[in-house]
Amino acid sequence: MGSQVKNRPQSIHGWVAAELGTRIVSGVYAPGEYIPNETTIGEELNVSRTALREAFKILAAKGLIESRPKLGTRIRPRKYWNMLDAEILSWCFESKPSPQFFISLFEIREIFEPAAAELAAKNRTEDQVAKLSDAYQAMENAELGTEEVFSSDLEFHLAVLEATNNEFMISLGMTIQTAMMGLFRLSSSIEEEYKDSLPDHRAVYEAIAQQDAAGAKQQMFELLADSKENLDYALKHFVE
Amino acid sequence: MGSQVKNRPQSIHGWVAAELGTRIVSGVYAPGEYIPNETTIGEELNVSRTALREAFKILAAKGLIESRPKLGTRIRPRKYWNMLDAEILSWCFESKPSPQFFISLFEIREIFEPAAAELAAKNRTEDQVAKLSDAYQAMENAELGTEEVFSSDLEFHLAVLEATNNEFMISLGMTIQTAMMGLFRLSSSIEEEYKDSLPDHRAVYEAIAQQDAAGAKQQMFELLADSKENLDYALKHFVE
DNA sequence: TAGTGAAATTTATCATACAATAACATAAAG
DNA sequence: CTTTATGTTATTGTATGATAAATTTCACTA
Repeated sequence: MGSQVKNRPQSIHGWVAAELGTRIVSGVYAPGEYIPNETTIGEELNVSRTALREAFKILAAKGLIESRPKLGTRIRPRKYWNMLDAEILSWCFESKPSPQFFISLFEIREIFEPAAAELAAKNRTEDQVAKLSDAYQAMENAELGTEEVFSSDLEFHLAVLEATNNEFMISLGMTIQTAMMGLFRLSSSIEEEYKDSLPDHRAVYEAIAQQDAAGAKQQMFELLADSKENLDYALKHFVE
Repeated sequence: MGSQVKNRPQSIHGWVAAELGTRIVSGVYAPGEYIPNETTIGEELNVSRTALREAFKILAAKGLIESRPKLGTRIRPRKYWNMLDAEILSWCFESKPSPQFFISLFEIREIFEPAAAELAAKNRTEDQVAKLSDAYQAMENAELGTEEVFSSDLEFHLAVLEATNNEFMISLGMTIQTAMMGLFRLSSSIEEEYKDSLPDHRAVYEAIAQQDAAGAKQQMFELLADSKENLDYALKHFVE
């Protein structure tokens, strides 16, 4: 009896963190609410207190929970959640996110990506321009229908990020990119759009190479505009 | 004998996480390098394996380290570090950050704060306008030389964030704000600037209230420009 | 040379005991 | 009656020791 669960990934504490993390972001446990005490919930999940506490530390590190002796462990207010964390994002995707979730994600992306391109145009080194060129070439050569389509696209955007030489930009961009990629992989309209987006990518690359900050920003903005139908797709297929 | 250390905060695992986190961001352990195995470093720090492992989970959750059986625990490449995490930032501040660190932080701020104001002008509700108004009033009434100067300023910027109704913006903005505040508290030039910045704050508030997105963005940009000498201060006093 | 398998090292998990904390109730003192 | 002190108790925090699991390494074999 008790809790039956699907796939236990690598480690148990990892699985517990994912299980509880998903419960939290999906609202099973609401902010302010207290999680049952460690021994109780440990029995419910059939894990030792040790493993459970290691999971708690993970969740606490991401701002989701807060533990105090005598009081217990409770869910922190949403505004303290580290939403731009890869794991939290993946837990959100598993939880039938609200439309607002996707809208917000696209809003951030529309702010962030052009800004990254602008910064890259200002800060990039010659080496980084070369890498960017390689990444663009890989996109041109990618065979439709293969995984290459996604990986080369991802590679290009990561090359832009690195060219910003701003570690915060890089950190932020990595999580946003991978989140978006996870979404795009499920979208069907990708194949056709891919060819069409090549000129846009080239324009971004060239603007960065020429240190044309305003141009890079603008070109990236246009690139994003074209892929915006993915938002519609997400809204249709992911929200309940 | 052994390791002598200053202040052990609340919990031991919390202290260990801070201690090792600081070592990592300051480069004592370099990316790719392996940390001594759990029993060894546990003895060095005089903590049980239990507490040490809980600290490891915290660091792993923030992307700093990665553990594997037989191999051990090693520092992950910098690009996987969750740099926009409040704790990681505080560990960075304690470690004589490079000039590039501060420059990057200010770059990020200059991108996201105006974007947040713009978004707030678009998405804000009437309730949020009221809160923003209150926050501005508190700034006007704040007595110079008191903690109120900082707290009301912080309150205002947080109110802008909340008005974006974008949970990613809120999460991102909170960490940036608190990091900057920690810096400004140490700057001497704050007092004079404070009065001067009131009109700018008011302009931001009014633009948001009037749903003037472009205006809000522009006004916030100007507000930041005025406080930019704090960067000079940081560069002078924090870098070695 | 390739493949197979045993060994060794390290993390992962569990069980148990005890310490520390802080909320709450209770009682004592003013 | 209010305040202060004290003890009780529920919960997390820490320590220890034992065992399991993972996986790299390396020797051995075909």
